[in-house]
Amino acid sequence: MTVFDELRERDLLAQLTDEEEIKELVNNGRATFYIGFDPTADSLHVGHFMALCLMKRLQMAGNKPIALIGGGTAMIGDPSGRSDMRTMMTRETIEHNCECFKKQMSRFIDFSEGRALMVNNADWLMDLNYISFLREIGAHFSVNRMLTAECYKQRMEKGLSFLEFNYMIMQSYDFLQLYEKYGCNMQFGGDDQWSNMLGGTELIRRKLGKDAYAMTITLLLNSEGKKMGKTQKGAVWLDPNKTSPFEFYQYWRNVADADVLKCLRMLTFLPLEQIEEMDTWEGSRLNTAKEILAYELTSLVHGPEEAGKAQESARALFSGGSAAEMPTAVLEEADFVNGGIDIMGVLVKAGLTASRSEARRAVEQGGVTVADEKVTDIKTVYAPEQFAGEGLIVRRGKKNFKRVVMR
RNA sequence: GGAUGGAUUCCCGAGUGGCCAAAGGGGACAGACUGUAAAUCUGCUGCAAAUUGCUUCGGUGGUUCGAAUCCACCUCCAUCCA
Repeated sequence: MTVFDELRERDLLAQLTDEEEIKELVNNGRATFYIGFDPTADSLHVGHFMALCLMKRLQMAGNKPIALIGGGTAMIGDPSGRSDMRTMMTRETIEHNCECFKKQMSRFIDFSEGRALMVNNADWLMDLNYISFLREIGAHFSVNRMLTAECYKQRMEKGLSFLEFNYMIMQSYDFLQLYEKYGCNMQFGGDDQWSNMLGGTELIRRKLGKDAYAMTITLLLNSEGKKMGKTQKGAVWLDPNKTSPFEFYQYWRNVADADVLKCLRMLTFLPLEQIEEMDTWEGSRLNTAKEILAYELTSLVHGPEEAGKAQESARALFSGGSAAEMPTAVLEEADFVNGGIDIMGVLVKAGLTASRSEARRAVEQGGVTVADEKVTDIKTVYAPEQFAGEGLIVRRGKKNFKRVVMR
C-alpha cells in the first residue's frame, strides 16, 4: 500500500489542493514538506503529535520534512479557530517555548544527516522592514478575499485585531521563504490552517509563478465534535512533567467507545488489518481495544517501559491490588497538627482536591476512599505512622488515585 | 474623534438599593446503574475555624445604615457615523 493510500485509509486527509499531484509527489518521495508549530506553550500536545506522526510516515516514505517552529508567528498569534483574542506572549516566553519544542521534536523525528530540517521563522520574520515587506508581499493580498476566509469570518462578530489579521500573511511568507531556500513544495497542517495555507500557495504562484501544494490533516474530534486531547485541566501534554505517563495512558484508556477505532487508525502505527479486526469487537470487548490504544500511544510518546508501568498500575488499581507505579504524594511532619492530619488536609495535600471545601464535599458525597475503606466522616484524622512504609492509597471518585506516604 | 450598547462566578446568561455567594442553562465534579464507555437519574459547583464568618459582579473613588444594582472618573469590547 502506498503512503498516500495509507493516509487515506486512516482518515488523516482532510483537504488537498491537487490530489493527483500530491499523491504523485508523496508516493515517490519527492516532496519536501513543512509543518508549522507555534510555540504557544512549553510543551507539545496531542494535536502536535498527530502532525509529527504524519511527518514520520512521510519521512519513512522518503520525503523530506521540515519542522518549522513559529518563533516569529507566535509573536502575532493565529486567530484561526479561536473566538477570542489571543493574549500576547512575551519574547522571553516564546524563546523558552521554542527550546522546549526543539527538544521534544527531536525525539520523534530523525533530524540526522539532512533527513529532516528544523527551522525557526523568527530568523526571517523578526527583522523584516515594514515598508518593503508591504510593497513586496502585502501587495499580493486582497483584503476583500482574506475577509471571506473562514477563519476570519468567525471572528467578525467578536472582533479581530490588525495584528492577528496579519497572521495569514506571515504564514504565507513562511511558505514562500521555505520554497525559495529549501525547495519546499508542500505544506501540511491542521484543517483549521487551510486558509492560511492557501495563502501560501497563492503567494508562491503570484510571486514566482510556481506551483506549491497544501494538504490538511483531519482534526481529531471525538464523537461529540470536540477536539480531542483536551481535558478540563487543559491539554494532554507530551511532556511527562506536565502530563505523567500514567495520566496520559488513562486519558486514552478512557475514550468513548465511539472514538476508539478512530484514534487507533489516526494515531497509532498499528497495521490497518489489525485495526480492522478490532473494528468487529463490540460491547465490553472494546475495553481491550482501549487498552491497546492507550499502551501504543504511551509507548510512542514515553517509551515502552513507561507504557508498561502505566498499564500495570492501571490494571492493578481498577481490578484491586496495589500498584507500585501509582502517582505518589508526600506528606511532611509540618502537615500534621497535634500529631494528626484530617481527611480534608490529606486530600488537598495529595492534590486530589483543590480546596478543603471541595474535599469536604467529596467526603460528604461518599466519593473518598482511603485504603479501600470509604470515609464518611469529615473529622476523620490520620496519624503520621499510618502513612509509613507503603503509605495509604487515597482515592477520590473512581479514577483519581494517589498513594500518600511520609517523607 | 462622535453616538449607542455592553463588561456578573469555569462558560452562556438573569439580577437594576436590603430577602444575593447571586435565578436558569451548559460544563466540571461526586453518587447510583455499568465495561475505567455512552445514555439516564440524583447530588453538587467561591473560600474557611462552617447552622457562622470572610472575599467576589471590569477598575478606582463616592452617595447610603446598607451597593452587582445609584453617582463620578477610568479601562476594555461591540455596533453605527467619520
